[in-house]
Amino acid sequence: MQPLKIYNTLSREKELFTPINAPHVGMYVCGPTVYNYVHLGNVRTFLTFDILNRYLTHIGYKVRYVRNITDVGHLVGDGDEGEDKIGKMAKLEKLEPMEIVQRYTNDFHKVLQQFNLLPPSIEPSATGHIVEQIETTKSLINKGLAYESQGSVYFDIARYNAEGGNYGKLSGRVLEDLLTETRDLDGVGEKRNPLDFALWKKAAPEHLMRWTSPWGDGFPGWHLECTCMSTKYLGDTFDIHGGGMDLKFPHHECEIAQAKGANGVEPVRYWMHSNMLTVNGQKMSKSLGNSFLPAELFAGSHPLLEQAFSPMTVRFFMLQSQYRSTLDFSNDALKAAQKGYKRLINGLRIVKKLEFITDEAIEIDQKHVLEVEKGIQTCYDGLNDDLNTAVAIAGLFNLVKKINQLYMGQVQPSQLGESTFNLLKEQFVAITENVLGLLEEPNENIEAFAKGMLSLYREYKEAKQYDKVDEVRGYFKANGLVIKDMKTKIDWAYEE
RNA sequence: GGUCUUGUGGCCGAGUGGCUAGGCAGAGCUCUGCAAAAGCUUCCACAGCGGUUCGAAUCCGCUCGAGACCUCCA
Repeated sequence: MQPLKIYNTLSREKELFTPINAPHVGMYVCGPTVYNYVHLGNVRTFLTFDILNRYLTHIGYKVRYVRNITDVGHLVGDGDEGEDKIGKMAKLEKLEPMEIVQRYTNDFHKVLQQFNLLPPSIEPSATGHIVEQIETTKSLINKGLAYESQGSVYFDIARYNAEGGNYGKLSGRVLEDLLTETRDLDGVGEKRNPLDFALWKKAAPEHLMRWTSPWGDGFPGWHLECTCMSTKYLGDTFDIHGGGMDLKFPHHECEIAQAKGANGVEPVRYWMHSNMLTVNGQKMSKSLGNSFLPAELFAGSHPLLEQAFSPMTVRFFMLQSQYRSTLDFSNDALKAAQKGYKRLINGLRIVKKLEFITDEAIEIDQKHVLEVEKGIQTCYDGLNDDLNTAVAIAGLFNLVKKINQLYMGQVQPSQLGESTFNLLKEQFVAITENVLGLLEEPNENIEAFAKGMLSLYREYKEAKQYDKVDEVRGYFKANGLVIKDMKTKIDWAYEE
């Protein structure tokens, strides 16, 4: 098993990852609130944990990956008094709340599929776990950690901390500071303490999404669903909990408090937070109005873009940085990424076609063997170091160099030896496709087109009909391809 | 205001106290009918000022800049 180190927000250190029940790994990631289209910033977070899921699987773990759909309870605006986001959209569009949920869940799935993210093992929804949320709320009331107030139930933070809880430890907040800095919000009157958060909210008469509970008709609070669903499917304590940096406080802090209050144990071993995608140095977010929709990107229709970019280009672009760093999104950066991606994929196409040829007259050259081994090791070192995909990609590019040398005949397969040669093929493909999820983008009939055109090209060349030769080159270029004219053969590649 | 993160070459973006990141762009060479592709070589760095050290882009302090969270956000 590879020695994977993970940066744990809880300890603020990189820690060696050791699962509770190897080879099983339990991982929970906060999914989207499906009241609107996902934007690229959202995608980055899910991509981060897609890589983690893929890598854990690649190195031999059996992962149960739970990622929820929030379809109730997430409120608009300040504190606990805003409107439900789903309910608000439903009213605006004159639809059933569940129609809103379905529409944006579908969009979410479609987008993630376009970016080649693997689906989670379980994708539970908040509305599907109302019973569990009511039960947990009851349990917290019985333990004295929650109280009912005018039909709503709140978590009692002061009590939780008095009993040894440590609200604020994940995000590094001090309770006293939070108390003095918290703005006065409407509805504070219902709470004993402005920081207390809702487990269950009373539904006003006009509220669309409502369920019967011991406290009257209402709906669950936002934080509670994650606790109930992670506990149900992964146990009281599980290995990894992930999400975007902006969920650290208060969402994840509240999750810890509820879970510890209800189950008596620390819920999570490793907390992981991915950083924000920025635009001109500023966080991409819906409220700032600077978010990019995947569809705008694929169509090139956003004002800040000069051209369209494919899903794989964007995936590659995001993986060129480490998930804990902010990543700035720009047309120029994407253009550079597009070329880099094409170079990598050309390497992938070639390496799949390379065949080992035994040549007794050629001896193994340790220099080449070491370069291959080093390139592969760089990939693993990078991934093991808190999923440093940027380093892993650097390793792949070093291997691309070797692959091209083999392809051009500058290095012979026999110089690597059969085992190193096979290692290069296997590992390059596995890391690129399985771990990083970078695929050659489907381009229908391109192989057939290229094959026919290349034989024409060859004929014209032999006949020295250079005007025709140039014409054929033009066809290729028009299709985003280039001809590779080598000493002993002719082939094509994607234009970078 | 509080807490925290961050400042790398023309651009994006890794990184460790001494050993090549990588990609894009630029220059040269090889190959070529000319190109392209590919390979090889090469230019351009660690915000500023101090300190620790034999040695710091990497540790510490200060200054300046940027950002995140503190209220919904991945």
